[in-house]
Amino acid sequence: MGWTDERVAILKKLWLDGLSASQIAKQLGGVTRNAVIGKVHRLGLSGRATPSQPARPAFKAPRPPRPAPSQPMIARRPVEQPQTQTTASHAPVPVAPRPVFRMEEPGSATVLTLGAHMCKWPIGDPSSDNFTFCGRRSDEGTPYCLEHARIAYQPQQSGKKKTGPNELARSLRRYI
DNA sequence: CCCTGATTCGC
DNA sequence: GCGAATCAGG
Repeated sequence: MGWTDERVAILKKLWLDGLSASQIAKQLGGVTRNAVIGKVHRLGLSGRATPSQPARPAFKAPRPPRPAPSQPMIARRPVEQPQTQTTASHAPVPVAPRPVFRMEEPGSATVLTLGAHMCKWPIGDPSSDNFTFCGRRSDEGTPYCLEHARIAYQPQQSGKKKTGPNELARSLRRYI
């Protein structure tokens, strides 16, 4: 099963909603959690409000030695130092709050009843049983209805359409 | 042992 | 680009 626009869109949404990779993989079906993680990284979205894992431990084990069963991996690139923030300025780093869902939406379509032209915007807690999709009519190209498509398709396109982060934040704000 | 994401690399 | 294997952890 490949990564269609719809599946990628769902992946993005669920990932940003804080679902684990394995949960997303189970939701999508036909993929493993490794595939989900790999896709997430490829899409460029990796850092989110992780429930577990205290973000960056700053230093990790260099992990040089490996017994090598038959084909030892070679040429491992040396560790890099991120180091973005220079010193402690006055403003603390704002952590974007990403609470749970809270919206009243049509949301009648389930993962089973979801049709080809139905909006695939997730409604409710995706890890619970009452999870549904928006289900309203979606256009031919997009997996979302008009309203949700605006929210879904803001991030980096193929280089041209540069949408300011403010615009994204504004549209997202209506849902938080 | 269950789980989490991160990374590498052959395909 | 994709994802299994493997890693470091909670």
